Amino acid sequence: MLAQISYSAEITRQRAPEWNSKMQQPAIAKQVIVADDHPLFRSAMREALMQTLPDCEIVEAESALAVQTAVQKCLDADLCLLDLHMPGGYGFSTLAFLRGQFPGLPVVIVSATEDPGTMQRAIALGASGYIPKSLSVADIAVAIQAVLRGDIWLPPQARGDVTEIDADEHRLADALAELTPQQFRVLTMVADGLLNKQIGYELDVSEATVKAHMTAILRKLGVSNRTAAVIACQKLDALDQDARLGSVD
Amino acid sequence: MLAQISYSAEITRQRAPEWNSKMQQPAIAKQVIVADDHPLFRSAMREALMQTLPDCEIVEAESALAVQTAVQKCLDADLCLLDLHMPGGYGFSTLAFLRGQFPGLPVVIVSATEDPGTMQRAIALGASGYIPKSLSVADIAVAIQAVLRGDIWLPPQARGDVTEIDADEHRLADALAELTPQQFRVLTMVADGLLNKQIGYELDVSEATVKAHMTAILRKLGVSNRTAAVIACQKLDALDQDARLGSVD
DNA sequence: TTGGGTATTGGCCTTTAGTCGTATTTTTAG
DNA sequence: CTAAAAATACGACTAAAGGCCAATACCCAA
Repeated sequence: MLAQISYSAEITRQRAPEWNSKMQQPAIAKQVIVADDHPLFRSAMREALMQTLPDCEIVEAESALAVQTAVQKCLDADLCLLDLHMPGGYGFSTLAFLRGQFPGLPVVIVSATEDPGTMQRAIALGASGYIPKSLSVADIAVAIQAVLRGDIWLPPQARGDVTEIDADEHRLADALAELTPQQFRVLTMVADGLLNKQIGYELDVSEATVKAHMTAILRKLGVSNRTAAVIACQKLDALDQDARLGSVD
Repeated sequence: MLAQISYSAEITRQRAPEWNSKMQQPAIAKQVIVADDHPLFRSAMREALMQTLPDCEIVEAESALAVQTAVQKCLDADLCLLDLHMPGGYGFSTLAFLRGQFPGLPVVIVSATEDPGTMQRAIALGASGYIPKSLSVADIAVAIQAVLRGDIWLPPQARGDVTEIDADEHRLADALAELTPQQFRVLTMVADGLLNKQIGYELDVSEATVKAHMTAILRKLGVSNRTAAVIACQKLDALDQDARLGSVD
């Protein structure tokens, strides 16, 4: 329809294309971003990372907004570990956005959710792996090593039969991938219930600017108002898709 | 704060108080409401009900709106089986509303979700039981019998240590319980992304009336605009509360 | 250097949302 | 049965949201 909205099915499929060629020694990372709102878990993950990647720098982020800041600062980060339950939620939305902005950065979803369907949905949305929080430090190391090598890592119970992703979800994920960083920030704040005026204050821009971003966001997401935009994001992040309920009869 | 908003913690605790005294023969129901958007599952549940309650009338509902209609028509219904994944979602919101409108009607949550935390959350929000869809017909019968007897029934794996519910959630549930039927209808449609004008058309009232309902809804929910209201409902219905993540260290 | 995309802002306009006061009907309590 | 209370309904008014156009500034790549 519009020139600026080109739904590319491939964009969520590419797996750090330039990455393997750049890496001389596989499984050695210089910089890893750990995004989780839980301080205890961040330190636990730091421990796990230290064991398998002794010389890497670890950048911590505790919110969706902090992730964006971190990723934009660390343009040569090797990996991003992204919690699915950030304050304000929207783990999958953040994943889709990161995939669009930094196709070369592998993102691994970290979550307490053990549902195989959720894990496969993460992969379908472009994640390079899924680490359940119940995993041992040793297993986490294995997973991270695999992802740094360019593989896609999933817990054993989620391997095999791939769940197909809903067409609407895929369209929304592609739309999120095409948002600019500032637009995604605005969307995050809209999803937190802020008014345009408040968003402008937080971002230190005028309300007119926020409105301009909103217009672009609504266009890209294919909705007509902010409430519909929030509902769309909510659907993408609803962890329990009943797509696998066909076996009920 | 406002007189019309009286947060009563007890309201979600009462379990069909007049029920046991009214019932001469326990475990005999005349009318049961089955709310599920999945036709196949409705018939499956009908089968299960027929076996244990041969003479009962079964009223089916396939959406959150249909549940309200059904429950208001069948004022002497004995039980409501409520799916957590209705179109437009909001299973827990519907539960909270039903608890407020019909404290005497036992509501049993039915869902494909097997997570014990979700089951206990359902109970905390006033459900009289939780039936996973994986249950056998015989076990479903047992569960329904128990609930009709006035008990609270949970699958074995969810019994025991009760998860405490978040204070914010509890406040929201109480607020939903105080919505009038029409107000809840409006809220459901807002959560589906409809405009006031569209809601008015659907409900056959003027837009001004819808706005008046919105004002009341926002007041009761303690938010200032529709987007925030949707976000609040979304939080209540987010099935994976990370309340149980304290065991991560 | 030049063109394209992003970010920013202002102004003007229309639509949508939300508040307030009030009237009507229905329900509930006495 | 009647009075009080709640639910429903509506119009007028103010605020917020969103569209459209135009302009400036910045960065990056061809």
